[in-house]
Amino acid sequence: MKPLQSLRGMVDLLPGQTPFWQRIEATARDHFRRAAVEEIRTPLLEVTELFARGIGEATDVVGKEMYSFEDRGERHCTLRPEGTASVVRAAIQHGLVAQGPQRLWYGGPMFRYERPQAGRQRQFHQIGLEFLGHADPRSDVEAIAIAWDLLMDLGVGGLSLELNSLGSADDRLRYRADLVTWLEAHREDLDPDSQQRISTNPLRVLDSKNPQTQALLAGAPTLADALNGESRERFLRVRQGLEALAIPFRLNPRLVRGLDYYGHTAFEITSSQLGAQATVCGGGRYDGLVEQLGGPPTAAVGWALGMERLVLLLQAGGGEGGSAPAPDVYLISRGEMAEAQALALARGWRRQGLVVALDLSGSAYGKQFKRADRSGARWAAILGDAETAEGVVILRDLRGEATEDRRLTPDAVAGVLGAA
RNA sequence: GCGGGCGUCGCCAAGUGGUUAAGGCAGUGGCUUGUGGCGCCACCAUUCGGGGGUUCAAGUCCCCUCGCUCGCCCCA
Repeated sequence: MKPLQSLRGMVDLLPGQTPFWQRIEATARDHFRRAAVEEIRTPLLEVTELFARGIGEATDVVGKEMYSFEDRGERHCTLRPEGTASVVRAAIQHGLVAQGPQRLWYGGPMFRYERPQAGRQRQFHQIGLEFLGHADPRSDVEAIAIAWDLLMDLGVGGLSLELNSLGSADDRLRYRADLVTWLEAHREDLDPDSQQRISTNPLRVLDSKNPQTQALLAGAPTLADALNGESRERFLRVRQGLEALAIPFRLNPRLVRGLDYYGHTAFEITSSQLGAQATVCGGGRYDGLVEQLGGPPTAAVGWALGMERLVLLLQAGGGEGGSAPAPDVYLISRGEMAEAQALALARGWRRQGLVVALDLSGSAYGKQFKRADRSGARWAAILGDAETAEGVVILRDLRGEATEDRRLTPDAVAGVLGAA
C-alpha cells in the first residue's frame, strides 16, 4: 500500500529544524516578557464571519484563500488565516479592552489556501504583537522597535524596514478617488492585473511588480500628498520616534498593506534573501477594527512575523541552532542485571540534571560504543553484570586520548562530569 | 487559479532505447579491539512517483495523472 503523505502545503518540521524554531520562540518570549507584553491564545477555528468582517470581504485572503467548512452543527467555520481578528474578538468578548490598554502577543499556526512556494505554506506560523487601546504615535514606534530588536537579537542581517502612512479613512477615501480617475486615464498602459485592480482594490496597483506599471506610477498622485495635516503630523512623530531610537527605515510611499483594517502607519521588514516572499514581518495601525468587530472605538497597532521566513533567514545565515544537543553521558549496559539497573541509573542522573542517553538495544558492547560515539556524548558509562554486582559503573572519556577508565559509584558520576 | 522546472533506495547521486539499474552517506549483520572512534567483509531499488502508449526492446520517447519546486497573484 502506498504510504500516506501530508497535505499539500502542510509541512513537517523534523528534529534537525526544530531547534531553530525553539530559538526563535524562546527569544521572542524573552523580548515580550521584558517589554511587559502578555501572551494570549485563541482558537485556531473561528466563525467565518469574523474574518470576513475583520479582514475585509474584498481581500484575497477572505475571497479565495480561506480554509472554510461547515461543522456538524452547520456553523460556518474557518481556520484562522491571521491572528489579529481573533485577538480582537477575544479582547472584546472578555471585556479586555474595557479594562484599559492591552499589550498582547500570540503565536501559532495560520492557514491560507494558496499555492505553496518559497517562504509560503498553507499552514504557516506567525508570532504577532497587538497593542489595543494605544493611540499615541509612540506606541507605533514601540511596536516596531520590539520587532526590530527581536530580529536583531536573533542575528538576522540584511533587513530593511519600510515605512509608510496610509492616512486616515477619509484621507484614503479621497486619495482612492483621485487615484482611480488617474488610473482610468492611463488604463491602456497598465498591465492586465493592475487594470483589474482599478475596480477591486486600486491602492494595490501601487504595489505592482510590473516594471512598466511601476515606471508609469511615477506620475500618479501620491498618498503622501493626500494626507491631511493631522495625519502628516502623526506620521512625522512616528518617524522622529524611530530616528530617536536609531532604528533605520526607508520611506516607501508605495507600501500598501493588503488587509482592509490598516490605516496610518504601515510597515514591513523585508529581506532580499527570501526570494519572492520577502516580507518577514508586517504590520501597522488598525484603529477601526475593534469597533468594526462590535467593540468600543479603540486605537490599535500590531504586527505579525512569519516564522518560516525567519527560519529560512537563520539557516541562510549559517546560524546555529540546527543541531540536536549532545547528551552528557551515553549509558551502555549489557547483561540481564545491568540492563535492568541501567534504567534506574539513567533516571537518577537525569534527576540530577544530566542529559542521559540510554542504549536500549541490548546489542554487543562494540555496537553500543559505536552509537555512543555517534551520539556526540563526551562520556560513556558502562554497566555490565560485574559492575552491577559491585555497585559501580565504569566511566570512560570518549574524547580523551589516553585517559583511563574510572570505576565510580553511580552517585559520584554527576560530580565527575560537572568537574570535567 | 495561471505559468516554468523537476520526480532513480531514508538522504545525495550516476544513468540520455539494448544483457543482471553505478557509487557515496545513513542503516543492518559480522571480523578486529575488555569492549568505541579507523579499517575490512556482507546485506540494503525484480525496480526507476503512478497509469496508459510507441518499440523486437524504455528509467531513458509520447500522453495522462499525482507530487515537489520556483514564479505570478497574494501575503507573514
